[in-house]
Amino acid sequence: MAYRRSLLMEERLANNRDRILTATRKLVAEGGFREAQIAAVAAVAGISTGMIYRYFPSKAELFVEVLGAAVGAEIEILTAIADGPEPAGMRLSAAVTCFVRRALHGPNLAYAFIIEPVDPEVETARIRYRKEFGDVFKAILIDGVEKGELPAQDVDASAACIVGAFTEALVGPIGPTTRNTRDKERLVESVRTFCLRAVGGVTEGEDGHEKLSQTIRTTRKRQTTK
Amino acid sequence: MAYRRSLLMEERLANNRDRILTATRKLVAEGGFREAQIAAVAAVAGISTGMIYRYFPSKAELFVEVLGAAVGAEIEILTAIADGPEPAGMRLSAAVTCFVRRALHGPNLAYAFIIEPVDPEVETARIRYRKEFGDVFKAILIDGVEKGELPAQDVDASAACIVGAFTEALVGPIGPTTRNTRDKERLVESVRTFCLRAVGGVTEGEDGHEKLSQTIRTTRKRQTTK
DNA sequence: TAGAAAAGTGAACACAAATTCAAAAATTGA
DNA sequence: TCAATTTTTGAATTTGTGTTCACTTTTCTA
Repeated sequence: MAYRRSLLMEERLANNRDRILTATRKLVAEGGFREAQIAAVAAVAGISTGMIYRYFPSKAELFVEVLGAAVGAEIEILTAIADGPEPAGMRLSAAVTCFVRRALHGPNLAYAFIIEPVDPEVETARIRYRKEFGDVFKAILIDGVEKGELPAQDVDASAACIVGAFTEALVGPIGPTTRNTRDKERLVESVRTFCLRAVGGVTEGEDGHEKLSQTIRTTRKRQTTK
Repeated sequence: MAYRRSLLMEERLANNRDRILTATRKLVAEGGFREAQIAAVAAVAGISTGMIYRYFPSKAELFVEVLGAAVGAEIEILTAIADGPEPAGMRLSAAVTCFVRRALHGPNLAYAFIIEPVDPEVETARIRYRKEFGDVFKAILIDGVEKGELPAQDVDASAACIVGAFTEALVGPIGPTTRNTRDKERLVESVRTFCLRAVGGVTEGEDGHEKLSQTIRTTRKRQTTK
C-alpha cells in the first residue's frame, strides 16, 4: 500500500468540487446556462475538463445541482416567511415581495431559473423546483383559508398562478434592461398587489407591515452571510 | 427558352410549403419541437430534407412560422373577445376562460408554446408572442380602468401577471396527464377567478355571461373551420 | 527515495442534428 | 423527342459540444 487519501487531499477535493460549482454559478449568472459549457466552467475553475467528470457524472447533473442550491436558498427564505405568525395575506405579500425583489436586484440567475431553454433533464428539475415554490405559497393559502382570512379557493391553482404571475412579470424586466431602483420597487409593488388581490386578500390596511419586513431582512442576512 | 414555371407547378410549390408547415405542426403537437427534426418533418411531409431548405432558410425560421400561425389564431380569438361591448371584467373572464379551455382541450401545441426549451432564435419569437398575448389583456385592463370598472393599477404588470398565471397553471396539467372534462373545467374556473380577482374585478354576479359565451363559441367555430 | 495509487490533463473522439450540394429526376416549350 | 431549366434527392459535410481515456504529474506510505 503506498497511497491513501490524506486529510489535506480530502480538503482539496472538496475545494475542487466547490470551485466547479462556483464557476458554473458565475457563468450562469453572467450569461445563462448557454454560456456555461464544460470547457468554460473548467477554465473559470482553473482545472481541466476531465476533472469535472470526476465530480459530476454529466453536465446536466452539474446544472441541476447549481439550480437546486440556488432554489434551495430561496425556498428557505420564503419558508421562513410562510411559517411566520402574521395573517396569511401579509405573509403572502411579504413572500411575493421578497422573491421579486431578490430576483430583480440579484445577479440574473433568475433568468436562467425561470425561462432559459435547457435540455430536458434540467428542465424536469426546474419544473420540480417551480412546484416547490408553489408549495410554499400553497401552505400560506391553506392556512389563510382555514382561518377564514382568505376566501375558499382552489389552492393548487392559486399557488401555480402566483408563481406564474411573478415569474412572467420578471421575465421582461430581468433581461438586458437595467432599470433604476424606483422602477424596480414599482414593479415589486404592482406584482404584490396583483397576487394579493387575486387570492382575495385585502390590499389596504398594512398594519404590522414593518414587523414582517424585519423578518425578511433578518432571514435574508442569515442567508447571505452563511 | 424551354422551361417556365407553369400554373400547375406553381400550385405544387405552394402545396409543398403547406405540407412542410402541416408536418411540422403535427410533429410539434405530438412531441414538441424536440421531435420535429428536419429529417422527421421531411419524412412526414413526404419529401427530402433538402426540399425544406428551398422553402425555409433554417429550421428556426420554420419553427417561428409555425409558432406564429398558431399564436396568431389564438390572438385573433382573444382580440374578438377583448373588443366586445361587455364590461371589462366579463371580457377578461371570457378571454382567460377561452384561452385556458382551448389549451387544455386542444392538441398539446400548448406545451411547446408555453415552456418547451428551444433555441434562442425561437425563444425570442416566443417571448414576443407572449407579449402579444399580454397586450390583448392590457387593452381590456386599460379600458376597464378608464371606465372605472376596474381599480387603477399598473396595467403592464397586471397583463404580464395574467399571462404568467394561466400559463403556469397550464404547465402541469398539459403534459402527459389526461384529466377528465370535469377536472379541466374546474381548473378553468379556478384560473378565471384568480385572474379576475387579481385585477379587482368582481367574481360574483355573472349576468350576461351566456351572451359572451356565445361570442366565444362563434369565434372559435369560425377559427376552426377556416 | 522508490514505487504504488490516485489526481489531473487535454487532445482526440463521439454524436446528433442541421445544412449543403453534386447529381438525378421531372417539367416545359419548341 | 430534345435540350434547357428547374425541382428534388439524400448522402456527405459541417458544426458545436459533451465525454472519454491514455498519459503525466502529484501524493502518499514503507
